[in-house]
Amino acid sequence: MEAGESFDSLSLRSVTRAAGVVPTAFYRHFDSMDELGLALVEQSFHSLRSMLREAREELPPADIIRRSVQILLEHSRAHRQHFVFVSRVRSGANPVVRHAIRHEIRLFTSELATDLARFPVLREWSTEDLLMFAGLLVNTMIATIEATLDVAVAGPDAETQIARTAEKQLRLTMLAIPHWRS
Amino acid sequence: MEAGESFDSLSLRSVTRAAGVVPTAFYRHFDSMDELGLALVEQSFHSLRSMLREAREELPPADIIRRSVQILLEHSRAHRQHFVFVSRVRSGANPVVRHAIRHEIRLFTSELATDLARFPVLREWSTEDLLMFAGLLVNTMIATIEATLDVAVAGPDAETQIARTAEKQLRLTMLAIPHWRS
DNA sequence: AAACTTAGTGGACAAATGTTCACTGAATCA
DNA sequence: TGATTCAGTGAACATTTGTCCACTAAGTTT
Repeated sequence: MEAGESFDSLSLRSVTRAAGVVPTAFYRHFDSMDELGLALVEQSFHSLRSMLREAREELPPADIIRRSVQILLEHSRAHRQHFVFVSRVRSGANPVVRHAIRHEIRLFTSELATDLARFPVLREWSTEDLLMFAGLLVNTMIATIEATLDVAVAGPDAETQIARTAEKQLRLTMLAIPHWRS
Repeated sequence: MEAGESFDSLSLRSVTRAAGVVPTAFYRHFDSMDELGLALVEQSFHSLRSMLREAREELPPADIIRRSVQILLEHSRAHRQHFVFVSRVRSGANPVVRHAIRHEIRLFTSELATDLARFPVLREWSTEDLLMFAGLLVNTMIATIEATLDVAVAGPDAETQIARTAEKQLRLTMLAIPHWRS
């Protein structure tokens, strides 16, 4: 699932070919391509959760934003194939796998919202507003990752530029917090 | 290109079948599927530009944000098939069509940035910061549209909820403007 | 009226696809 | 030790796919 391939255009036979196995062996492990897709979603978001744990365990340093973007891009590089898969299938044609991913992202957003609720400045925000704000941050993260996936060949200077922009966007979003009224 | 279909999984034969024409007739109009994809991109973004023109011609009323979101969702409903196509192919496997779309979006972002530069509050911002800010707004718009595409069957109440969130996110983003320092 | 372009037809081909069926060998369990 | 599950094989099938070819009919230009 790298160049010129997506889950939509992925054939059962090409999967077994890549696995070095005869086509019919596929059915020993999955009943359908949908099931394979769901398994891949689970695996991809498992590595993503490990990222979140790592990011959360670090005590918030002075510049938590810069560090977060750094971790994000590190993982995007380390688990590139997972992110490519998720990105492709998130807007893909397969409804069951697509909804599974959107569900995971919604879950992620909720967790982020409850994390944010611990900050004193956000104590009095309503749940809806917290979700709205978390969604804004998640949007930026997703856009950032997808940007890096596309320029992965373009070298490291393009990536640092993306990181700079992401940091600014997150910083600017944070700036609005004290002035929000629902 | 609606249910269970994407450009990635679209076959030349299915195109000609839908057009009520014999497979070989395809080559009279396009040399390859890439060319068809590029033509569809052009057509899709043509309708999008008409939206922008409409949005710009309206003198900014009191609540420009609410009106913008309204226009956005109206067009997302009116040209649903275009937006589904763009959404699918933006993260799709076909590199040439994908890059064409990302180029159009980058163009869109630049235009928005120069539009923003006219506002007094943003007069002194650097070009880079303006692009960063425009990118933030565009991210929100894209996420909003993609959210509506997925719940199109879920009825109008879900859509107004999406609209509410989008308005809040845009309003919150705007709030940060006076407090930004680069 | 003649020449030419345009859009489409229909047949043919090799290749690839999803799925079925009966089979095999190894590992695990009784 | 014998029975049973597990993962994989190999052949076969009906479809579907992209692309080549020679042909035709209508419209346009000269």
